[in-house]
Amino acid sequence: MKRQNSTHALSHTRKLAIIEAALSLFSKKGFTETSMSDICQAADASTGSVYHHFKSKEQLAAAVYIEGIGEYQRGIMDALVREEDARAGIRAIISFHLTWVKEHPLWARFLFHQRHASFMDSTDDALNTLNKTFAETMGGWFKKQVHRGTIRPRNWDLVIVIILGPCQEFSRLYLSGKSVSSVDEAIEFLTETAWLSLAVST
Amino acid sequence: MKRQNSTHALSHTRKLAIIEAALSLFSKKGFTETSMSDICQAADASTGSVYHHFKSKEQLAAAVYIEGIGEYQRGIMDALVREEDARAGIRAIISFHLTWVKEHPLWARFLFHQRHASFMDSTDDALNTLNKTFAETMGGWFKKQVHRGTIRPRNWDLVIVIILGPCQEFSRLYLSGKSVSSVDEAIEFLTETAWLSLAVST
Amino acid sequence: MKRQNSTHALSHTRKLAIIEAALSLFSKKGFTETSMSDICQAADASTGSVYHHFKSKEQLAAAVYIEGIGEYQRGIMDALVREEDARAGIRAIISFHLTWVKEHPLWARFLFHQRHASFMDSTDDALNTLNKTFAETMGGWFKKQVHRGTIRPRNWDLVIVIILGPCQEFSRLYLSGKSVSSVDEAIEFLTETAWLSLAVST
Amino acid sequence: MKRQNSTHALSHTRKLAIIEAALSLFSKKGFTETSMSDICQAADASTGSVYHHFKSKEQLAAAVYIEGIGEYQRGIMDALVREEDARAGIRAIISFHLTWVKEHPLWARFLFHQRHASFMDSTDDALNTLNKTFAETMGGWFKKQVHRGTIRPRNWDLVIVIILGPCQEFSRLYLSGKSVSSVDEAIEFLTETAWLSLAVST
DNA sequence: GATGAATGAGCATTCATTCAT
DNA sequence: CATGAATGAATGCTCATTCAT
Repeated sequence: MKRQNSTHALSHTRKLAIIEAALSLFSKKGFTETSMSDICQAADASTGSVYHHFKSKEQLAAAVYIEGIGEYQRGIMDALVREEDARAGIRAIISFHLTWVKEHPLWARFLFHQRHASFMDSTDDALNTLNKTFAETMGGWFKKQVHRGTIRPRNWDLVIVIILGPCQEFSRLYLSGKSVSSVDEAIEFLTETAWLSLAVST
Repeated sequence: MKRQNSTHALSHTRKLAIIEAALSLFSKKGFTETSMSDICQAADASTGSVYHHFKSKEQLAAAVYIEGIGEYQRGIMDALVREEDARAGIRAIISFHLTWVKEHPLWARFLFHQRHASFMDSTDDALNTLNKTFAETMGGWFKKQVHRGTIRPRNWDLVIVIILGPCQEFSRLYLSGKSVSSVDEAIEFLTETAWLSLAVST
Repeated sequence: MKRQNSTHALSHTRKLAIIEAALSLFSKKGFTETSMSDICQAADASTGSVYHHFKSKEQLAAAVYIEGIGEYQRGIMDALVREEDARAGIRAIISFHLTWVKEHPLWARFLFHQRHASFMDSTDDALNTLNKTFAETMGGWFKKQVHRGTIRPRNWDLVIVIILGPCQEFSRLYLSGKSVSSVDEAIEFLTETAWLSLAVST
Repeated sequence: MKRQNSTHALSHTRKLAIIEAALSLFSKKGFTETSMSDICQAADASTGSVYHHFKSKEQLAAAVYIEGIGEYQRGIMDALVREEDARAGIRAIISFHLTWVKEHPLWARFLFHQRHASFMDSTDDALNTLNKTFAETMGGWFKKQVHRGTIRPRNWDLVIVIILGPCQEFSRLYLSGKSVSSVDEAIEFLTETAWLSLAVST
């Protein structure tokens, strides 16, 4: 039953294995439906080991969440900041979102389906920082475009809704295997729609 | 401790009270996080009583879900069928959705946030029938419009995504108190966007 | 595994059985060292049943404690109030204490050895009421004697210490099987000592 | 995270730090309620370090206990042996006890409140030796006094009870902050009482 | 219909202890 | 001597469900 190999390299592996197991299970069954025991088995770790690395189930979930949301947000920001052109920027967001969902279905299911989960109650400063940076970066880009006269000024909630709403809905269908259109088709169509809606019409 | 009044009228009240308590709790805390004991207390009913009316927690949740989704779907269909005009029909869907969410926040949270809940595993025939009717009615209306040349032919998933995605996203923001635009503003804007996207451009 | 007989009479029995099992185990092993599982087995009850009757282990311990301390205090007060004579009163206290310990060794071990236990943290009003009544009754009797000139006025802590200290210490020895004097001998000797100490010397 | 200084002098410090931390925690929360992890934190030592110095939690507790009880017994014996006079000897015991409790509240709480703790099961020869010496010294002194005709012959348990019972009870009140008399007042009063009780009356 | 005692599997978590480095 | 990752049995407690009354 005992694991012999507990070198430093491997203990890093151990922590990672726990995160991966947790991600997989949370994604598949949800936070509450996943037991720590499930995670232990999936990570081939003992109860004590998991609790050695994460103080609680909630904290583990938060760690997983933050790792995922961080990478997602960084990806979006990187993609967006690179674009000067308004339409290209919007396309970058949509494209990154749908591609990320396609390539990281576990993360996507976890991040977007379990959004309102209780484990976020633990007011995690790390998360707050992430979200603040993200909001500022995104807001800054849009403000710049509005200032340039390429995008019509709007309440920010409507902008989010128009860009991310369809992305989320398509992702949901895609992840549940109910979509019929390809991700590429979706990218083009959703971009076109968002652009029609947001652009300053000429 | 005992409830005296067990006439037929009152037991109907009892069943309703259970459903209402369940809805309120499921909406607030989620299915798994809500215990039957919570529901008993909130409904002022005994364990046995709740199990007398509903075979299991899942079945109770399913009953609540079906009651809600049924009324929602009926509302959408009624609103849609009444409209011959394509744009008016799209507006009717969006308007009904957002208005329903505003007027029935408990239902909305339960129906739309907890969508992927495990209690739907019980392949409920009632639900399947509801969904089938809904899909046919909706599909019929759109097909008719496409046939008339008012709406461009599209994969159905993209149509759903364009119309409902923004609605869902706005609802999420609205229900979590983070929206800044009014429901009426949202209705107008989301309708305009969907119409721009779906209409046969002239 | 299932218990068939769950009449009302028997469920009362069940709760009693739990209390008795808890008392026995707490007395023998102490609060922390006793597990709920131990209690379940000893009471021939299921986990759920125990928790149906008592909200927590602490609450169970508090219930046991209060039942015991209540009867003890009532016994002391009854014995004391009956006596007008000062020496007879002091003898009544000492005699009741040592006799009670002899006749209720489980209770005694639980009440007097585990005194500073954590389960008393739950600021139990019942306990506060008990203690208040007890303190008032005892205090009243002594005040009366002082007023009569039979007992010399003293700080109340010294009075307690002189009367109960030796009782407690003898009980400790007796319960651990290390005493050599009989309870009757102890009663006489401790009474004589306390009387010498407290009486107004003539 | 790592402690650099591991000279012999400092490791002695380390061992002491562990004992002090353990004493403080055992005294405050009790043996079972204190975890090795608590002790590690309080002593600023790693798990391994604590286990390097003490084989187990019980052994650590025993070490702490023996250190304390040893010093207490030595103190009593020193004070007693110095006195030829019977009353002065009894006063010395009581005085030392109460003064020691006042000056070493942590030790006192640990030694006297947690007396019946499980960690004493480990039949510690060191403890047995201590106790034997103590009993012999004390017994010898009293026998000598009885032989001299200053103290009336009594069962030894009653002697202990009369001298230590009130001390213990006063200590309990004192340590819990409920006493009202000063330690000096208590010394005088308890000495007078014990003397009245034990002396050969003239 | 209603009640609530009883069930027992399951869960999150703790904790003393070991051991490779 | 010190470190801290790892272990896994044990614990207090929850909860959906059953059933006699």
